[in-house]
Amino acid sequence: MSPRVGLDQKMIVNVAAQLADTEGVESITLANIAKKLNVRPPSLFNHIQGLPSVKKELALLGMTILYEKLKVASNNKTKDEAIFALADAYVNFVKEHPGLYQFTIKAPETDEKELEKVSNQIITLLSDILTAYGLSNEDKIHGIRALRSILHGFSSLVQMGAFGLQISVKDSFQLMIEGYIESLKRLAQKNT
Amino acid sequence: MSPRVGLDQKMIVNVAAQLADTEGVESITLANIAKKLNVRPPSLFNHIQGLPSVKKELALLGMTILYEKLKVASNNKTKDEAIFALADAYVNFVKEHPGLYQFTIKAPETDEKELEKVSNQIITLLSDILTAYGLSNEDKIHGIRALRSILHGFSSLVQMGAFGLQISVKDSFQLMIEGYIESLKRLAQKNT
DNA sequence: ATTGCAAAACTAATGGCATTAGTTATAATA
DNA sequence: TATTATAACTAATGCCATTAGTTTTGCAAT
Repeated sequence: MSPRVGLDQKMIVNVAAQLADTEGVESITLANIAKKLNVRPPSLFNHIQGLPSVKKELALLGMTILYEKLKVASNNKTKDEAIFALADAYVNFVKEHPGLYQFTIKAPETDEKELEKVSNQIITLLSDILTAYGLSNEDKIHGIRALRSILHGFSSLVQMGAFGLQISVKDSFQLMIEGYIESLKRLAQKNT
Repeated sequence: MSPRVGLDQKMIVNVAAQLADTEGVESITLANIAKKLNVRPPSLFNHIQGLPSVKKELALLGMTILYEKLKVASNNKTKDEAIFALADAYVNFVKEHPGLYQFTIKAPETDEKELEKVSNQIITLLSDILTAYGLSNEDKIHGIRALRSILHGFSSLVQMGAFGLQISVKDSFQLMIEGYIESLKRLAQKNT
């Protein structure tokens, strides 16, 4: 009756992530996770603190994967090329992990050190790329915020099907990023 | 024990909206709504279909208020002035109604005609403003999508406290919108 | 090999939630 | 004043998360 399946937290969180992406955020319940693992819900408590802790772990997992994707995509690239690659990677991540992304961006209720650490790594990645444009430190911050807004906003709207399909969504994205990059350059000009 | 309080759907949805903005999205339960109305949860069912229907009504209410704010803000304005006013109104709406906004932007699970109607009114509002820039029809769509992405992304990130406070968030927004407007103009130039 | 033990998985039980069924009370109207 | 539709209620159901307490298992030490 209890052949010791060999559960652990990583397994639980991974199953939850799969569930989130395939069945939607609402499907993240301990009951559903347990079912997927052929286990009774209370058994999960030997490895996790409760449903809220699973959600926190999902946020961390999502943020970590996102960071890795962004890092790999922009690796060895600079300026425009790096931005385009990173932006593509961001949108693709959200497309591949729509459910996980929702947990990733949800504001944490408590201070989550690890999550904040990975989040800061992403900011640093963006910052390093923008450095090449020769902006002032303050303008670089503005640039980072704008890029984050664009990426998050666009990805979210695509994910929720907010854009019609007559006109190419890919083209919209390309133009938007081009516009962003040009405004970065203009900002750098002003600063000289 | 049942002095006929005079409930109706509007009252229920309004209380839910208040609750969402003050206590957060998680607090939207029939139990909490009933408590706020000094009524037992089953009484609500005389006026609403169930919790999901309340959430749909919240989405509609949010979208409607948002549309009204955007319309009023941009009324009698054109081009840059209209965009700045509308953008400000958007961000302010999210600031004033953080909880309601979450329901407003959540992808509807079923075809919601009314919601789609108001959503389309917002698109039309944006479209009318962008028309003044003399873009091609297709570029105008791209421009609308970019603006929606910027507004939603920025507002969401502000709302979830994703931006540090050392550097002015207002300045970031101003610069971002300026950059957007200039890229609109550049796009129009290319098209001539 | 056998035994002991920590931990994994279980069953049972609790409390909160949404929702349904069926009852009572009220306000409008005939 | 009597009738009736319906608002609000109580009671009951089922699902969920979680806790308590029990059984089982696999490793580890003899």
